[in-house]
Amino acid sequence: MSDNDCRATLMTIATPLFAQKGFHGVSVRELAKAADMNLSMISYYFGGKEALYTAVLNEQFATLGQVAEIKSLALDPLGKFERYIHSTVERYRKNPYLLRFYTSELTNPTPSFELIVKPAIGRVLLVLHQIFTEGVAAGQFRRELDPMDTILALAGMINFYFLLEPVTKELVNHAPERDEVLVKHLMDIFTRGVAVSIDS
Amino acid sequence: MSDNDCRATLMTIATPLFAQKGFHGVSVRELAKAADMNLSMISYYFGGKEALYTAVLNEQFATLGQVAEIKSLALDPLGKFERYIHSTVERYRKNPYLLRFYTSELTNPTPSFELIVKPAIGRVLLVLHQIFTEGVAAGQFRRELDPMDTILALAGMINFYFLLEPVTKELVNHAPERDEVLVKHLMDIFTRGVAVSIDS
DNA sequence: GTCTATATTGCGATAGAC
DNA sequence: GTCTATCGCAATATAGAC
Repeated sequence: MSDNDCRATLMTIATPLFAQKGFHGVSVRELAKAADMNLSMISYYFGGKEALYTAVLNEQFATLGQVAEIKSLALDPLGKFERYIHSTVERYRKNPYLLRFYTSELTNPTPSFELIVKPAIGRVLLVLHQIFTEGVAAGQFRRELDPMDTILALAGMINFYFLLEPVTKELVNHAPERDEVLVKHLMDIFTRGVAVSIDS
Repeated sequence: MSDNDCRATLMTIATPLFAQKGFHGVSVRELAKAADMNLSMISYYFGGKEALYTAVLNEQFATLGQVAEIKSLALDPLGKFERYIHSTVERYRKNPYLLRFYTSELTNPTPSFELIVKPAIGRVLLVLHQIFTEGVAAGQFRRELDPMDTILALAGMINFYFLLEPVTKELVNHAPERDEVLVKHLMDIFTRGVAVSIDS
């Protein structure tokens, strides 16, 4: 197996294990066994368990970079927010373990939190904040709204929906076929919530 | 020290440690040292590390029981939702570690998830669902809204706000003095988002 | 590059003295 | 009830053979 195959295999195998059990919940023995490799390969290819975890986390959070591209799309602010929600759903579908790393690092931070997670989330919030400011300037959103409270509310709606999946599995249909409907519902609530009223 | 003092001390000391580092991130030696006790006291009083964790988790999630009381208050549905948001903020203030156990169990579940966490959250969602249904029947909320999507959006706004605190510490004022304003902002967005329009 | 074997440290739990 | 001492095992990491 080539260098790169081994590294990639280890990361692919490690991703769901770290995501589901947390950094301290997985041992190098378990990782090596799952990847069908000798446990010394983790040190050989990455330098240790923590370095493997950092590599996985970096890969996961790199996908958040797409959010910045929304800023420069040819859409009005509401359209950009819809794109944010839509792309967030899509990202969680393509990347079923991202949210677990996200919340795990927020709740039980490792040294990677300050280096990787916090800056990545910060950049997303910055983009959302800029979109909101744009919408206020365009007279689309109510001026009296607090920008940060508002964009955190938007981000909370969609992220919490996925975070609660282990609890709501039997209560709501989490099939990807319903994603478009979900996006529509959340945008419906958010749009009416923040838009300037017709009679003002 | 009496039986009950020892048990209570251990739980008080264990709560922030388990919350910040996760179950696997804390050792019985660390717990005993922090509580200034011999490590064998954990087994003596609780039967082991896992039983101590379960006791802490039980205590934490018992506070969610208050939500059920909202259902029978003499308030209209919107007033009950405001009470839910308000009491959630208050609960996180009084209980700074609850949200960490909440998300930690959702992300990296222990055996306690099915026994304690999932039922407790399920009961909260049930109450919110009932309040929403009540509001639809009263003609206060739009019929076309999906009840589950809507209440998850509401819960997401407030819970995600606190979950992101480690990232937004420098961006938003997290002082309790601003809590009332935050509740007002979120209710403002939610109310306009779900209420039946004036002209219909 | 991949293996075995092992060094070292830490873990949770408990037996038994007091 | 509280202590010390220790058991048995698992952890990460690495030295060295091939």
